[in-house]
Amino acid sequence: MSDALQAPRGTFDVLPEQSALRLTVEVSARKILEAAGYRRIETPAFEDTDVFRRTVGESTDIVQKEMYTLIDGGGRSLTLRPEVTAPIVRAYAEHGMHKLAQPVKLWYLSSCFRYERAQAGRYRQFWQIGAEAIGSEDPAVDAESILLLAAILEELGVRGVRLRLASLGTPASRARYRELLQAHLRAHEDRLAHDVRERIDLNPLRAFDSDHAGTREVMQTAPLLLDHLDAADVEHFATVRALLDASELGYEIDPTLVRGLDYYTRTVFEFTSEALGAQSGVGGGGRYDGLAEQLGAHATPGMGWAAGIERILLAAEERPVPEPVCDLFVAVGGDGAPERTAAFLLAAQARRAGVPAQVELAGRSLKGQFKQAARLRARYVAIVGADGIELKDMENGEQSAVPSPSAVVATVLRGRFET
RNA sequence: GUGGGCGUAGCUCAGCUGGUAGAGCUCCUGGUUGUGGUCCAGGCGGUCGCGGGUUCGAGUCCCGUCGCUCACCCCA
Repeated sequence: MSDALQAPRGTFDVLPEQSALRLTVEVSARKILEAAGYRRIETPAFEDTDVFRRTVGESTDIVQKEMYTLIDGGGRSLTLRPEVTAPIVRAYAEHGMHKLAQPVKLWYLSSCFRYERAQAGRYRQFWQIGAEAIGSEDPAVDAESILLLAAILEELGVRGVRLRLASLGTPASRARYRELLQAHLRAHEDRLAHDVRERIDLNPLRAFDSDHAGTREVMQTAPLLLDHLDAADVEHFATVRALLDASELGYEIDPTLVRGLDYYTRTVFEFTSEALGAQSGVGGGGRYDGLAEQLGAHATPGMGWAAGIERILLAAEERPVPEPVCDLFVAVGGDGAPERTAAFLLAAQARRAGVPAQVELAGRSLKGQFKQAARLRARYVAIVGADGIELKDMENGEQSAVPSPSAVVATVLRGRFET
């Protein structure tokens, strides 16, 4: 056991019961997103490292310590995607999607990789479902995008959901605000926590998240980004809020909401759930109007979000897992090769006719085969013996001889319609 | 990277102040020489995470290490 190999730290196997549950998430999200015109996209699991280095931000934890980066045989620096937005914008530019009707609406269900210590709801390989609308800066895009995630979380029964909302403005207004904030922090530097002081240059916005008492006092009087937006950004944000209000989607304005990636502009939001542990974020996102340029493409506005499958499942109500169906179990009634072959062929014929059917595959005794059929909740059991085929209805226990394999299939099909 | 909790059968766990490993569930077989979810009996299944130490003797005590887990940091 000790030297037997295990899944790498922070990763997990999705076993059949879990995969059935995850499928329900995929089905709901797909239904809601495709009804809004989003179409699925898949990008490679790894990208040129620059795709993330240039967009996510040099100062972020993701780039500084969480990327799985490797050098391939050709000397290229590749990185397992830590997030999917930048790859999708890369694909948008690479395939000239700016020539399509805008915005281009794309959704994905992909795994991401971050080198972090695992805990509840956080893994080194995790799955995100996400939606991106690229090519329009209309505030309706923002509101619709947020509404779609809200709908998905509601349909999946995610408990204790809160929506926090803010606007980060444009890079220019954000830069001006950043200087104001840095000045404020420097003016009170002696009262700040050590790690906050260290980050004044790199990421002063993080100071709002500090638990340190002195820092919190200083931040009470700190300037707020929302008070320093450009007129156009203020209007954009007001329209987003008006649309959400009209949609009757509740939210809280949080002027200190900071998302972990540098490419966000204007609208940012996050859904949290009280049902989660320390990692309370279920999903979030925002607008990223500068991302395409950072990738060397033409300036293109964009808006999107990502939600964690594992966190959705953790925060969602328990729901019944659909059980696999087996209408016909084919038992081998003798130990001769002809019976085994006939049973094998009968199961295949039934499946071709659309009947979910299984045949004995483990050499069990007939009693064992019936136990197996019961476990599978098989509606019928066919016993293929040297003298012919008998068919037993497992619900009422009736059993009779059947003249041919085709008759077996016909009876089972009829039985399915009756119930 | 740092700290707390936990590592005994596939799963859930018991195992006293150290005496040489158990239960329930699952699975297989039999009771029923070809018939199911109940019942009864039997069987399969364990380097007690790993390494070292103390001891006549370690699942149990000590040290180290690895893993899982929760939390910090940060995020999905």
